[in-house]
Amino acid sequence: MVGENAQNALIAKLSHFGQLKVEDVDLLVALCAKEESFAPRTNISTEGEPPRSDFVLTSGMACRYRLMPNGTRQLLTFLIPGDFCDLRSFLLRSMDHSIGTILETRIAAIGRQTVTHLFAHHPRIAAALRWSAMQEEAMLRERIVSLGRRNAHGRVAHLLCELVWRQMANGSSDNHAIRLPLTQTDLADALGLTSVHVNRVLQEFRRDRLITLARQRLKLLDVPKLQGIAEFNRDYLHLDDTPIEVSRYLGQLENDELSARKEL
Amino acid sequence: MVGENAQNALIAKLSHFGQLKVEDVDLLVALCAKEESFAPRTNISTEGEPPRSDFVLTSGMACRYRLMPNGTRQLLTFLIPGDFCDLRSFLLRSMDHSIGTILETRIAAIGRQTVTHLFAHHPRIAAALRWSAMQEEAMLRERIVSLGRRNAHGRVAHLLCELVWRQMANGSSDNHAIRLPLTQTDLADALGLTSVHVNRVLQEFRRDRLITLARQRLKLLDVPKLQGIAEFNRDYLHLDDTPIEVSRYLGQLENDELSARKEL
DNA sequence: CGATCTGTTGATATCCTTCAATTTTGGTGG
DNA sequence: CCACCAAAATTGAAGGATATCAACAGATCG
Repeated sequence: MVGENAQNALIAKLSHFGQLKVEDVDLLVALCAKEESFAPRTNISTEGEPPRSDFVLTSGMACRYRLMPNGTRQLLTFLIPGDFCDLRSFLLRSMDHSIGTILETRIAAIGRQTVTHLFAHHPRIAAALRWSAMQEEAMLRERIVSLGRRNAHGRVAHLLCELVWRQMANGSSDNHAIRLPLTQTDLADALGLTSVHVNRVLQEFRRDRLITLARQRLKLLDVPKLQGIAEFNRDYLHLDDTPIEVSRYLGQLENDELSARKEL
Repeated sequence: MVGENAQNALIAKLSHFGQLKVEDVDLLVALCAKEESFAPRTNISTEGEPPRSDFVLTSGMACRYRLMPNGTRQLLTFLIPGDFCDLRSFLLRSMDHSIGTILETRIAAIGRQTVTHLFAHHPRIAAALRWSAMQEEAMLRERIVSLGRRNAHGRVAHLLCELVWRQMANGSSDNHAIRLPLTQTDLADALGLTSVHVNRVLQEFRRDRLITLARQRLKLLDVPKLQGIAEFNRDYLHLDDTPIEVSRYLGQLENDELSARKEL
């Protein structure tokens, strides 16, 4: 059951880039077959160590983070089911940040050869994975904007919106409500704030009937107002469909491959 | 002359990933042949518009940035000669940020087919370009760390170190001195500060003999102390050589290609 | 050689942090 | 089911880092 949801998350997410063919879906589902499990609050990957192979996060939640010399922590991104992590990282000698779990989390490792094969012979999937990497990069940029130019209210509202929109995109949000297993300290470490201040902001949001948040359930009550506070514009998530040019290009590649096969 | 420097920048930068073969260098030099020029403080690429094709920045300086509804600006990254920009961006319908010049800037556009060809038939160059993209992503993460967890002194010191190290890597820094054509407002917009505050920090740095900065020349006088203030660790720039495994992999690919050619 | 952009300075305001205590929550074993 | 414990959330008071505002000086450039 969990496995099924997990696959759905990956498929649901990549479908925002473009329609996948049945064989693509089958392939992606097969990729997620052998899972590995990590306890809550443990490291999947550690700063300074060689990168692990690519993986898909199939259930749970994790984050990329850095520890500072004085012990403070900066969360960089959150990883949710359907996220395909660290494409290309094998090019690096060592990780420049860590990846740690929030909850019990399952990942499906994707071998280097598999990735290479996907990129060489499955252009539609390859393009979708590249798109997914672009999306993660865009989220990094958006976080910079948040930290640089939004006040605490804006930052909190923006992060909540982002998490909800991402979970809508991977099919695990229901009416702007999601599971949010983060502590206020986690939020603070992601937003460059203190947990005390995050607490006060959240309480204001609750008082103003913008959200409810209790027992790891977040619900956005007043989406327009929150978007206003956050200056949230979903465009950076690039959830719209593929540019026509790319569709044509992929169709072309497919034809090439078909004719190549006939020749064999 | 400028062109030569420009090529050197690209070659110098990519050489930090791994030794390039003569034919790779020739190919990369040829890529930078047809340049296009942009006046200072103009846009190369604009938020909301379709992405332009990939390009190499061959001379000058530019930045990625976002404009906020209230008119404030957040600079995301600086682009310097040798930077290869927007691999994969053709997958997106529209830009989520703008790219603007600081100085008069030249770029060499790389057509989509060229990029595709490089990735298909020049694995060493392809790997180097992917590495370069990873490096840019790592710089985004590092900026998040700066904005989230470093105070103004740390942020300024870190950015100055980053710019100097990057220019060392592309061969345009001499003894920790670089050309820095940024206004204090530019720095402030990159660091999530006000120009007034950046000014005061810079003056302190000057008073403490940590830097000199005048007439667009920056020199780091006390590198260890600056690194300490910045908590700067160059590891995230991944300037060391390639993991052995990757070298082997590339060597393998090369052999495959050679034997394939023989068969023809 | 004047106009304009950039850098500099000082006074005041504010957002957010820090510190420290208290309450609530959630989990665990008896 | 309750007692207990640790972690998380909450609250208040005080301090500090950075912003804001406004004025002026200095640089740069046609």
